[in-house]
Amino acid sequence: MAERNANKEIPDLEVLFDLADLFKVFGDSTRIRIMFAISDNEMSVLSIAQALNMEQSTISHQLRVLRQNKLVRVRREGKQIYYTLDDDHVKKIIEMGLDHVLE
Amino acid sequence: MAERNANKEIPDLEVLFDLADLFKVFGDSTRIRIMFAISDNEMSVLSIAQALNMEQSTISHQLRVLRQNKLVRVRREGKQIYYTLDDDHVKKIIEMGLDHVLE
DNA sequence: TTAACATATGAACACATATACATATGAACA
DNA sequence: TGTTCATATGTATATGTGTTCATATGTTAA
Repeated sequence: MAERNANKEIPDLEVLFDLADLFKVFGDSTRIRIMFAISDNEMSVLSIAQALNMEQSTISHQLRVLRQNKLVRVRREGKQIYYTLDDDHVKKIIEMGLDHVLE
Repeated sequence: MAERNANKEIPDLEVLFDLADLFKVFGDSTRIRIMFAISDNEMSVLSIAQALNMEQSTISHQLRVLRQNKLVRVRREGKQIYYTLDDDHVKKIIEMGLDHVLE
């Protein structure tokens, strides 16, 4: 029957909001570019900014978003702070998306 | 060396923009809820609106976004139009996100 | 063709958000 | 301690976007 909803296991509303919020983080090209840049090696804020040819403050703002969503790991070394992707989990999300984009 | 970028296989800028655009679609709670509602069975626009307790036009607008991004399949039957999730690919993206949200 | 119903679309509004500039915080070194 | 360098933060602004109301499109049945 077309109309019936199996209603198997739809997560709570709150979880769905969290889920949307998570994807929102991936839904910005600057953050996506940052994630690719630091996916296989750690980079300082400035070097990320240079690599993307963007303002340092812009990168810093976006890194904060990634930090708040626990998508990056941070390590301080002297004056510099190095960022890298948190875990393979994040990479898998991106890979799944890539698969879809690349048909 | 911390600073060096392996630069292994970062996709073209255009692909990264497409990728961000794809995730942008997942980054809205209304669309996420729609996707869950129609993930295992097809539903008409009105029944989705009723299930989510939202305006018909709101659902219709969001369904268009999902359509444009090829995330749903459409089938007309009489006056009604039934929507369902396009493929398991989409479900996997959502599942990956869920895993991260649920720790 | 006309009426009733389901869906789609256009426009307006409110709200969120990405970026840039200026500046603050904090670490290292002279 | 004071200076320099790297990063973070506050604020303003421009742009994007989700929702609603009103209406159009399109289908079915009389």
